[in-house]
Amino acid sequence: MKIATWNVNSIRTRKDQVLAFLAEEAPDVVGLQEIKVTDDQFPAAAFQEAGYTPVVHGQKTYNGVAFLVRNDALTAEEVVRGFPDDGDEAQARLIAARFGRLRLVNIYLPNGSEVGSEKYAYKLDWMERLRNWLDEAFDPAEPVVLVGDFNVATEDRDVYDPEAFRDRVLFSEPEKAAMERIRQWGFTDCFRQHHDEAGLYSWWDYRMNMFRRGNGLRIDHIWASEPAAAACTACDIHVEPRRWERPSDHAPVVAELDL
DNA sequence: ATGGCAGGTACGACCTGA
Repeated sequence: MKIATWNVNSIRTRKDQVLAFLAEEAPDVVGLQEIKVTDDQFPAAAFQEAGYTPVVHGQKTYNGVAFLVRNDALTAEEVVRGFPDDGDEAQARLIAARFGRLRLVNIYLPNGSEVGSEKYAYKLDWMERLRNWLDEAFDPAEPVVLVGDFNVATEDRDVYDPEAFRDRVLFSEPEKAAMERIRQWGFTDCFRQHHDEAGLYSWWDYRMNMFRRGNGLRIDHIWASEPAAAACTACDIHVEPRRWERPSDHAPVVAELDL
C-alpha cells in the first residue's frame, strides 16, 4: 500500500499539481492538509475522473483536511472528522478512516504562531488532545498510521539552522516534548527507518529563496504503529513538486507499506 | 526587530501561515 501526505496550501490552487502527482505516483491514498475549502467547494469531479474519491473535512479560508482514495484499491470506512469533543466552530484539522486492516489518521497540526502566544497554547493543547484520543480510539498493536503536517521538527538534523530555531515555534522544547508524548503512544517515524542524513526537508519558506538555498525543515511526517512500521519498506520526500510552477511550500511524503 | 512570499477574502487591506 502506498500512502502519501501533502500540505497543498489550497486545493483549488493546487488541483492540477495534485492530479499530476496522482498520475505519476498512483498512491492508494493521500492525506491532504490546508485544502482551504468547504466540503461543497472541493473540486471533487476532477479527482473522481482521475479515479480517486475525496473524503473531505473542509473549512472555509483556513485549515481543512481530506483523503483522496484510489477507487480500484481502497474504500474509506469508519470515517472520523475531528475530535469527538469538537464543537461546531472547531478548526478542521483531523480526519481518520479505516482502510481494510489499516487505521489512517491525517492531521494538520496547529502552527502555533509564536512561542508563548495564545495559538501556541492552543497547539500544545491540541497535541495533548491528539494523544488522549489515540489512547481512546486505537490500539498500538494494530496497524495505525499517522500522517500529516505536524508543524514540529523533532531533531537538529531536521532543521537547516538549529541554533536559529532553538526555542522558537516549530522547534521549541515544549513542542518537542508534546510530539514525543504522541510518539510514545507507539509510533515510529517511517522516514527515519530509511534515511539517517541531515538536510532532508519537507517545507521551505516561500520567502528569501529558501528552497533554492536548500534551507528547510522536516515537519511533514508519516508515523506508524509497530505492525505498520514493520511493514514499511520505503519512505521518501518527493522534492520535485516544490520545483513546479506555483508550488505548495510543502513537498509530499510517500511511504510504501507491505500491508 | 522587521519583513521578506503566498492564499483567501472580497475588491482594500488584512489575516494566517511556518
